[in-house]
Amino acid sequence: MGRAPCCDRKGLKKGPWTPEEDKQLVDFIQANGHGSWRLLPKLAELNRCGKSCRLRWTNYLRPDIKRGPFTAEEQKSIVQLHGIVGNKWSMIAAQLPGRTDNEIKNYWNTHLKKQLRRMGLDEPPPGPTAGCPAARHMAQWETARLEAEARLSLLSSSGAAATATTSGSASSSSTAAAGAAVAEHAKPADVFLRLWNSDIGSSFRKAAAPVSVKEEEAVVPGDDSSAASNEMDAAAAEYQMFLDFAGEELGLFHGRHGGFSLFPPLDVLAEASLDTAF
DNA sequence: AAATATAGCAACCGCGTCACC
DNA sequence: TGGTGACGCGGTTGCTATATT
Repeated sequence: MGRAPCCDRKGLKKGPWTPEEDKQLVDFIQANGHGSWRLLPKLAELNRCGKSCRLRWTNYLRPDIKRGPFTAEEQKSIVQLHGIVGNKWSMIAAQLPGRTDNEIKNYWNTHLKKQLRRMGLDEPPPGPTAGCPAARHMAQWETARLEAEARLSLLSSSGAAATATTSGSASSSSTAAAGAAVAEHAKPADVFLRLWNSDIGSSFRKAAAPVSVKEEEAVVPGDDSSAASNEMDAAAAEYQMFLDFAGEELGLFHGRHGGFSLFPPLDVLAEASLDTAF
């Protein structure tokens, strides 16, 4: 298409934002909303382009942004979600309230990528099958599945206990609340397992598995690379179907504000376990 | 203590998509 | 229905802080 960058206008400031500019932007948005980003700088009397204002607001100034280090649970979610959707940072961010796509992207590139590499879970070394997303994501899917099963088993035991407690006496409203919270959070894990166990999921696993095996045997002289690449294509097609199915049939990854976490936060689990222990 | 290397992160850039005319 | 503009996303850059020599 080809459109001149909005920041080309002479005289518009670039680079780091000053506290004064931040305040100006926050004050304006809190009073008027952002409306059109294109018009905002003029209305707010900021010498910046709209794009820069939007970025500053969404990545840094928004009041609901969660600051501080990523929790272990968040790290796990990022790894698993990345295994599912790849570099779809906005999709991943939608599952992590208070975190921005930019923050997650940076965190992935600076921390998690290295960790996974050390564990041998990141992109395979360059080779004939290195580009196949289906094969690459299998290991991460597998860990996500095992975790979902473990959590469901934990949830079902604590949920049953919570139900028994509440039906036996009306004494523990907090237990009932915890049970409800657990049930609410059980849904995503349940959805994940439904996805994994669905026809599409099993078809994806069958298609991806031979590629994973082939990866082990890669760089064999005289290997039939065209057959391998056909299998890769098939696996990639199955993988795409798998993702489409996740999105459309099971309602995974629906929108920036309508999404859910794949797994319940640890504090919910902890609360449930604590309650059922008494 | 100074120089250099490395890591972390905020911000920018370019492109794709979508809505509106 | 095609063109245009605005928005949002993902990749990349460059600055700053920290670690190492």
